[in-house]
Order: sequence, then C-alpha cells, then structure tokens
Amino acid sequence: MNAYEDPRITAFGLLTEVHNGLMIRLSQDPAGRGLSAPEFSVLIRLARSPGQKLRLSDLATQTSLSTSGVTRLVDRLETRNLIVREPCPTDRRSAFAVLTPGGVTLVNELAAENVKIIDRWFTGLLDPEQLETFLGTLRVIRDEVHPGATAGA
Amino acid sequence: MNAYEDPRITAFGLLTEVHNGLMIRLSQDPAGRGLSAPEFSVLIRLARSPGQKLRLSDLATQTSLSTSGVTRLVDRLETRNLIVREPCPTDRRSAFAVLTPGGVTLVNELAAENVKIIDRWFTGLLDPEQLETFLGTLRVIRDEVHPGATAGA
DNA sequence: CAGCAATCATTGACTTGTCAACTACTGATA
DNA sequence: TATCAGTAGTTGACAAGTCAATGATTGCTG
Repeated sequence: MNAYEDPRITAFGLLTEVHNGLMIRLSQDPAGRGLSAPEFSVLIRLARSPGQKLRLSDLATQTSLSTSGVTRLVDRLETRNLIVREPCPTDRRSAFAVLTPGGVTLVNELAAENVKIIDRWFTGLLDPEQLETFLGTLRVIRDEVHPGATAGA
Repeated sequence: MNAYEDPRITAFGLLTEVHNGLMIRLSQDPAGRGLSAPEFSVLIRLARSPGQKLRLSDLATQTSLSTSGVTRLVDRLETRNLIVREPCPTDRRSAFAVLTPGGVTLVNELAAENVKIIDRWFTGLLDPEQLETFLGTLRVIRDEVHPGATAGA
C-alpha cells in the first residue's frame, strides 16, 4: 500500500480544494476595489473589535501572518486610508491599527458582497441541519489546531 | 445588522482557520526536506497518474495555479531531480512532467509523514461516521466550486 | 489548403509574503 | 536601581506566486 493513496491524504486534499475554490470566487471582486483575502480579514477583525482597533501583534496571531507580514499589510491599508496606526498609551513598543470611517464603509460593502458569494458557493448548498453539523466538526478541528483564534474571517 | 457580523462570514472564517491551521502543521517538516505544499501536491498528483506523468497545463488546472506558476514550480522540482520534463509526442506545444525514481521515493516518505500529521490534527479527531459526513459535505461543495479536480492532495 | 483564432509553455516585471537581524521598550530580579 | 531576558514592531534580502506579453504549434473553417 502506497502512502500517497491513503484516504486521509485525499481527505485533506478535498478540504484544500474546497478552500481554494471558495477563495478564488471570493477574490474575484467585480467592483474592483482590490482587497486581498488577508487584507479583508484584517479589516473585518478590526470592525468587530471594541473601538475598531487591535494591536499589530494580535492581528498577527489571529491571521496566522508573521509580524513582518502584518507590518507590511498594515502599511498598505494605511496608505489607502482604510486604517491608521495609533500608539499604545500603556506600552510604547506597541501600536494599534484603527479602522478609519472610510475603512468602516468599505468593510461593510465588501462583507455584503462576500456574504452573497459564500451563500452561493458554500452555505446555501447545504440544508440548515447539514450546515450546523459541518460547522460543529470544523470547530472541533479548529479548537485543536488554532485555539488562539477568537473572531473569524 | 452589519454585514460583517453575518454568520456566513464567520462560517467561512472557520473553514479558513481550519485549513490554515492544518497547512501550518503540515509545512513544519521536521526532516527538513523542504517541499512546499504546492510542490508536494504536484508530486503526489504525478505519483497517482498513469506513467507518473501529467501535462503542465493539467497540473495547472488541478492545483489552481497559473500556468506560469506551474512552469516555475516544475523548474524547481526539476533542478532537484525529482521530476523531468518530457516532450509530448502528439502535441509539440505541450510537455509532460514525469516523476523520477528519486521523486517516487521522496513522495512516499513525505506522504507517510503527512498521514500522521493529518491523522493527529484532523481525521483522528473525528469518529468514523462523523468523518464520513464531513467528507460528504465537502464533496458537495467541491463539486460546485471546483469540478475540474479529480485526484486530491 | 491557407488563414486565423485558440492553446501550451515561457519570460519579465511586479506583489506579497517569509526569515533573520535590529532597535526600542518592558518588567522581573539580584 | 541596574541588569537583562523577553516582547513589539520594522527592515533588508529573498522566495514564490500573479498578470500580461510572446513564440510556437494546432486544428477548424471558408
């Protein structure tokens, strides 16, 4: 028996295909506002946080990006005036990323579009019970592989 | 109701966290043979194909990479002697990527390690029935978003 | 069978991420 | 309170992907 035929590999491959397939749909962005998935993920996490702000290092853990990756991503969002950096009053090493009003508007527009896409290609394909079961299983795995993540995007 | 709080967004975020989390575990490669996920994916698809060969454009569709991405990936694998390019006898524009004996060996070793990781962080967390249900749901979505994919990795 | 749109692979220019090294600051400890 | 290990963020050098343009070949169509 060859290891590369193991059904567990196929299972993971299936998960990857589903995720990739959905990512591709989501990144097609007909309105052309051009936000990558990690950029959108950062924006939506900020939108959901108290004060629409989060420390860069928290963004790094939540998004599974390296801290330098976050630095550069935040640079890009800042030059587009979607967020601003704000010094942390209690720790001078640290910095917040804060959503601007323009950022709030954009994240809402994009989220609304993404909901349609997700519904068309994922959640809408399943009946409610099947979806709940599916999400329950995902949570089991998530709690094991990535316990640090709280809010999801 | 803000669109960014829609449960469907959260559902997709959950899927992403699971996939990311697993990808990170799989890429840690203690033996340090240094194959990225797409590289491994290409190798395993070749291993499973008749003659251990596949045309570059088929690799592109199966992996969701661009054709130029495949060109460069195949370049890397070729300099490492894991595959060779072979001209297609029936279409002179086209080229096959063919697994070398060394490639076969490596893909088997890596697959065996990956099975352990997948089992530890994914399939082994679920009882058989729960796993089957989960895979069934994944197939429903996969058939919609990525019907072109046959073998999975 | 000549013409031509479509297909396959490659290349150049660019984007976005990583790792390792660095600066600045924090907070526990001797 | 002086030290110093650890943490936050940034930077340089690089890795690996994208898109648009290109060259070669194919196969339908008038």
